[in-house]
Amino acid sequence: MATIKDVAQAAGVSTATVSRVLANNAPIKPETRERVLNAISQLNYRPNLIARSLRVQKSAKIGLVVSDIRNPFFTAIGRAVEDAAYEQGYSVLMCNTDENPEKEELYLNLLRDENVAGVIFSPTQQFNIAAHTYEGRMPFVIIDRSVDAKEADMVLLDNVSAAYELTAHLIKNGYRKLAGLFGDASTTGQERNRGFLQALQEHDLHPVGVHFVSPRIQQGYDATLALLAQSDRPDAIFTSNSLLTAGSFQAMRDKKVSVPNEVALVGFDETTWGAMVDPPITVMAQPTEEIGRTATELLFQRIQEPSRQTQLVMLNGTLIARESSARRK
Amino acid sequence: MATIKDVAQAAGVSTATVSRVLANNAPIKPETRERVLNAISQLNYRPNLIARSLRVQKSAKIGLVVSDIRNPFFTAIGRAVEDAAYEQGYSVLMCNTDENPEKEELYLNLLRDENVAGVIFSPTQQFNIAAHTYEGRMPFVIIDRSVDAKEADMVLLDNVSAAYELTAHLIKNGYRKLAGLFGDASTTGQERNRGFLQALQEHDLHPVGVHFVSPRIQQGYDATLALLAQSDRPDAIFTSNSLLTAGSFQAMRDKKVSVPNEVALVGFDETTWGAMVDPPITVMAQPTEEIGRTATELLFQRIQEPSRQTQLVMLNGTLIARESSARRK
DNA sequence: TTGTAAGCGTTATCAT
DNA sequence: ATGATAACGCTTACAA
Repeated sequence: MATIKDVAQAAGVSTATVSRVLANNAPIKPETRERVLNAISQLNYRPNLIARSLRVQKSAKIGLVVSDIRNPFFTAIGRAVEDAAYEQGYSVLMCNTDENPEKEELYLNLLRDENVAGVIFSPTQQFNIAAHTYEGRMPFVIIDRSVDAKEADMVLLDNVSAAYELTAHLIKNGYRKLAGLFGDASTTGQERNRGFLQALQEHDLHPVGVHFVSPRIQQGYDATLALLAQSDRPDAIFTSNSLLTAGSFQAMRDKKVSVPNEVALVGFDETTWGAMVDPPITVMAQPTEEIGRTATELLFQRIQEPSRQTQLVMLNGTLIARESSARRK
Repeated sequence: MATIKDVAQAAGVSTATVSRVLANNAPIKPETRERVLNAISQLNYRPNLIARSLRVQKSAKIGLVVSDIRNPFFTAIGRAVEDAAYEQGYSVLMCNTDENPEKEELYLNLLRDENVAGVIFSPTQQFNIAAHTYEGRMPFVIIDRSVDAKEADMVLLDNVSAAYELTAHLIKNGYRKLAGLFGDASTTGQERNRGFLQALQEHDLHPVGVHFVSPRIQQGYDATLALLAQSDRPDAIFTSNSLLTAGSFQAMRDKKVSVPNEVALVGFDETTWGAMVDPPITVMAQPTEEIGRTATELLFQRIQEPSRQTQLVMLNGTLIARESSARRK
């Protein structure tokens, strides 16, 4: 591995000069530059970013820390962040915490030590931002889940409204006995639960079942089985995340429950399969591209101006009505 | 940010002593250790991994470079790698190249500079390993796609056999006019094509259509439309990746082609939705957990013993027969 | 326009 | 058992 020293030697200049040629931020005599450039390609030299980063205490990398990489929502965000960052010459390091606070801690520390310019992050429930900004040296943008903290920018879906709209859609289409499945790992589930209840309340309805479960396919499956076995069986199931939707769908299928005739089903997030299954699933789609882009832009803004006011950007979902919640006959 | 110097000062010792306490690799007087430990927690000191890494020229991180993070196959691998690495105290940095050689270059260089202990990698077509091992300092394990190089360990599916088996299954079930959709971004598509053709040949059959396309949903959709419009319409479509399967499925649905009555459909990789759609899709499932684990283990072995012979581990898929390829009536 | 040298936060060697 | 100090590869005052 050629170092800057080797290049300097080969070009007959000092390392400082090589550094200047690389940074292109100081006057250099053209022929000197020439020599240096030659030596560089001669030796196939590439500057060691880790050394540079140790020296200047920052780098052209950002971290993206998500809670479940198998959730299509997060991979979609990942793509958007990656694209936005790439345009600015930044690389993104993606880390998966599996909703595990220990891994969360591990990766955040890792990223800090990497001198990442900042991180985009979907925290677990009990996350304490202030303890992790490292004296403001590592800016955060929080996505997907709100934390009550003013130390970070946030890009969130208006979960209450979105859940409200999705629920109102069910009610409008004639469903009255609604049950809801919500993720228990984040504020998102709670907020969506709030919107759900609010819509019911406004129509003088009561939920026939509400479960907070771990946001996985299996738990969606199990909870749905429980709902179907109830004496007061729901005529519609609201799920707050696509993994739960999948589990719920599978349970109904296995129990040969006709959707939406016997029980309607709605969920969050557009997925590969939402429109492919029979019946196609009504969903509240999140603008993943926009969330990812906005988060990245916010992060870059804060990197440039660390002291600016933190912002909360609230985005809206769009209802994609499909057959799984068709008007009740 | 407290540094080792601050700790040394606070504890009234030298930085060397602090370092030794941390590394726990030298005899330290118990009471000295006590004082150091106190200072550490007092100052909330955490060693700077980047500095350490610059010094020792390695780190407890591995890179995982995949070509498309939206492909469930790769996210499944990601989870497996992550789990296996975590058990060994390693962190994993995940990077997405989008089949873009430029990004591939970017991330590989980045990871090298990070002094990652090694990388697990699914390369694009034209990848030249030798040029990237950086004098053997950065071990590679190649997954999913073969490259003809002896410089790296590889964990691959036996693609030819898998495709052969999947095709033979179709033939056995009475299908005779087979068409195939293959990814054009990697060797994987070519190998699966080979297995496909081999099975046909053995039964004296000829494909009625073979398309090499970019492995995306949209291209699967378009290619299927083309196949359906042919005068010699296939009675079964073989797809070599789950994104293509999805596109193909959607096209058939939109064209109201009954599966499998009019046209059967089979694909690769088990996904969330494969068993949820109607009809459920027959797939050749890859052992993602095993692939990820094996790759990680191979990498650790090579890290420990850089000069060992490189290995090629060939894994088998398992056929999950479902309704989309049911016996022809 | 260029060079010298200090310093980023560690670890490892060599003394003591 | 502990301390000084050089070194990892780079950038950036400061000098020349």
